[in-house]
Amino acid sequence: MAYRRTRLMEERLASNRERIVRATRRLISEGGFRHAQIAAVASEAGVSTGTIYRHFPSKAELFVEVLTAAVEHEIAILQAVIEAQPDPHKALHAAVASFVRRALAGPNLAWAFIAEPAEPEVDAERIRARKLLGDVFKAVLKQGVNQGVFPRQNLDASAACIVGAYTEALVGPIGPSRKTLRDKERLVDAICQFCLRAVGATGRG
Amino acid sequence: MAYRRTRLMEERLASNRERIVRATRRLISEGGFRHAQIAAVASEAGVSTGTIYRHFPSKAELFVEVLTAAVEHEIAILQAVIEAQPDPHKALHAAVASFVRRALAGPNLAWAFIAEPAEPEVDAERIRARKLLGDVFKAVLKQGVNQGVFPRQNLDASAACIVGAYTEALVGPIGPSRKTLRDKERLVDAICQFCLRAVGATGRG
Amino acid sequence: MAYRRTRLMEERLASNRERIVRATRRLISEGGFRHAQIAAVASEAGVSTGTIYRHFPSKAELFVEVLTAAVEHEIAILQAVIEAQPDPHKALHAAVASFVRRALAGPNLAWAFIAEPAEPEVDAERIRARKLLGDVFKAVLKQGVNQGVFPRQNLDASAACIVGAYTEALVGPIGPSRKTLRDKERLVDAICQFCLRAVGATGRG
Amino acid sequence: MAYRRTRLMEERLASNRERIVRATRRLISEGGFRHAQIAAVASEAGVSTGTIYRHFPSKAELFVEVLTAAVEHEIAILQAVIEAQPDPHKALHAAVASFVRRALAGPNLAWAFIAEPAEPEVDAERIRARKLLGDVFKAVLKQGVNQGVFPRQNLDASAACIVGAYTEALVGPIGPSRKTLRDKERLVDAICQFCLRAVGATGRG
DNA sequence: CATGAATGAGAATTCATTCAT
DNA sequence: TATGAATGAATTCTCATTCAT
Repeated sequence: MAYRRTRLMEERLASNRERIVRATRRLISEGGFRHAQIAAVASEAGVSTGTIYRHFPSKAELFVEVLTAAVEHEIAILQAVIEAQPDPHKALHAAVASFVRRALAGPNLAWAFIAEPAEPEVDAERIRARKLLGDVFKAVLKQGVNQGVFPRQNLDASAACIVGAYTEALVGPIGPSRKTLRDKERLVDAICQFCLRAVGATGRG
Repeated sequence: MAYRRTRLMEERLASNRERIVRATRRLISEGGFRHAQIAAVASEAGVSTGTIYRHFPSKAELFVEVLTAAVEHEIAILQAVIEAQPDPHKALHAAVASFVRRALAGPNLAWAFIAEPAEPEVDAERIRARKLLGDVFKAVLKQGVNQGVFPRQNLDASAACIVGAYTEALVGPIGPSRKTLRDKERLVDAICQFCLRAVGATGRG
Repeated sequence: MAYRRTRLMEERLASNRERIVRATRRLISEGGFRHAQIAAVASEAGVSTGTIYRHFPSKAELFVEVLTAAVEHEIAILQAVIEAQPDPHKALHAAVASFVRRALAGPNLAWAFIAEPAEPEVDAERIRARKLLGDVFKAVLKQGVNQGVFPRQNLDASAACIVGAYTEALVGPIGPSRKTLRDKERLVDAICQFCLRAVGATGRG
Repeated sequence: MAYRRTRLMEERLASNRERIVRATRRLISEGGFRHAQIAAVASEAGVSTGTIYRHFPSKAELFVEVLTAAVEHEIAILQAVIEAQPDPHKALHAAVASFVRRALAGPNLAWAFIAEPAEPEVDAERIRARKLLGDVFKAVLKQGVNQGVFPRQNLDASAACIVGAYTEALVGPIGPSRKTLRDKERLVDAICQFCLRAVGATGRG
């Protein structure tokens, strides 16, 4: 008799570790660290609390892994987007647009990057995450400055400002009220323009 | 001999309500929401926990009042700074520089504006606070655009981006490492330049 | 109308701290460290678990306090008994008899002195307690040796052996089966004789 | 070249049951009952936790078996030592010295005989173990009394006191500080003298 | 109005035991 | 027979809030 995999079986086949990570990501995305209690994660993942501790030594380590994975994912995407562009000007525009668009598309961890941490270990990871994000933009800026596309500037400060600018625009008061696709694209564009002007981009390439 | 009020004297003279608010502000500034437990606030204010509940219905309401007062204070300062300037360009520069400088000077509530809230009520106030801050910049931008000093742009987005940019630069990875006065002034300048370019300021006036 | 104190009120007047200590002592005496969980102590003391943490920073500290108080109490009694005797021989006899008799009289903490500790902090106190008990006997032995009543011997070893000997006799297999007063007195006497012979006491004074 | 069995080889050759018992004994010896969790035992034995439950119905039963085996081993040694001696006086000396020397030599289960048990079933075995140890000494005492070498005395009490005396001397405060071989031999001697005097031994033979 | 001890519902973590493979 | 991931009841500790004095 042929073996048939049910949907439930498929779910079970996703290793519990993965399911725990996903459940945590979902809960943090939707309600913040506060809503990602161990019991809630266990319930959401369909496992027992003990199982979480088989895979992670503590709640803090679980959060760190989730944040690390999320930021690595974001950065990988950003870098792919950047490398696909012919010049720093277009690269910066594409990178910001990509990030903002994805963030507006649905529940995400963007806000968690600016969240007050519950645990010192999580805090350290949050700082690292923002630093890594900033570094991506810093590299683009550096190239642009070297090529004379952007004026000389404090690269660290500009990179941080870019991260802060679009993050705020996403989680701040104007973000949640935007609903239609058209509105969203307008916001994406406005943020991109802001950032490009901010770094001194004057025209094309 | 002239009568001089010490900090301690001020504290004693203040009503309990005021002392509670100040103690809360101090604790949030220094250690975040997490460190401003009711017992800690009571101890810092020199009152009992019961007294706090005589003046505030809940911890959340206390936090909301502290945030509200803090943001009103910041906004009042910003507006005074802005009004003292002859044009939108200088006003924007002065406003950003003022905020950043004050934030770098010592413990402050800046970070709390972007902190993950402990309570939904506090969250609402945080959103409102950021909105109010953004409105201050939006007004300057609007005036600038009307005067032709700044190009047309999405004022809401730009205002939010400005708030996000300098906040990130303050609480993000590059903030804490800045130590010397010289370093600080460089950071202030870099952030101001970033914001001015971002809104399309092209020259003086 | 005259104020009348009820039994319940009297109970309440015993400060909760004291009631917690008593409840802990009772539970440890009857069932060992294992039975003195925070919830059980709270229930036995008639307070909430939170109240325990108002008075003690941790379960370990509570246990340490209980053990410390118990051993200080025992030692005070031992020393009073010893000082009331005219010579080291009688003092040693009286001290051992006193301790053993009291231990046989009812639930006590004697066994806790030899218990495997649950927490390192408690362990440290247990070691200290046994050392203190040993020191009391060592002092008597020393005096006896100086007076020529006892022969020269390793005072530390002898003192430890005495403590071990009567403790084992109390908590070991022969202890619990003894029931009648007569039986108990025989045991007291046997242990005293054992210890006196052990330190080389040859006759009176 | 002769075939030499290494420790590792022995372990591999032993049945899983035996390896579990040995691992448990090792862990209890080194860190006490608290460190002998099922997972730790499984890891130390190189088997899975499930395998432990194939051989033992519960953790308590495993501990009981380990204690039983250990005490039987000790008793067999004691009896061999005793039977090799020509008279009760020498037998008692040799028995105590043997036990104490072995205990001082390295990690052992001696302390476990006086440990607070984790489970009632283990407790029962502990009591039985101490009783068996006491019986060995009781037999020697009885013979000595019958031969007129020792005075009449409460044999049960004396036997228990002997066990307690040397156990305390081993695990009590004076034990761990002893380090050098010379120190250890002095302690062995002091304990033997104590016990011999305690049972009324007056001279040789 | 002020006090501060008491409350008790949570939250994180542990670990003996089970059972599908 | 062996495996080891999963279970979940049990335990310690926290802290916003209440209320008798």
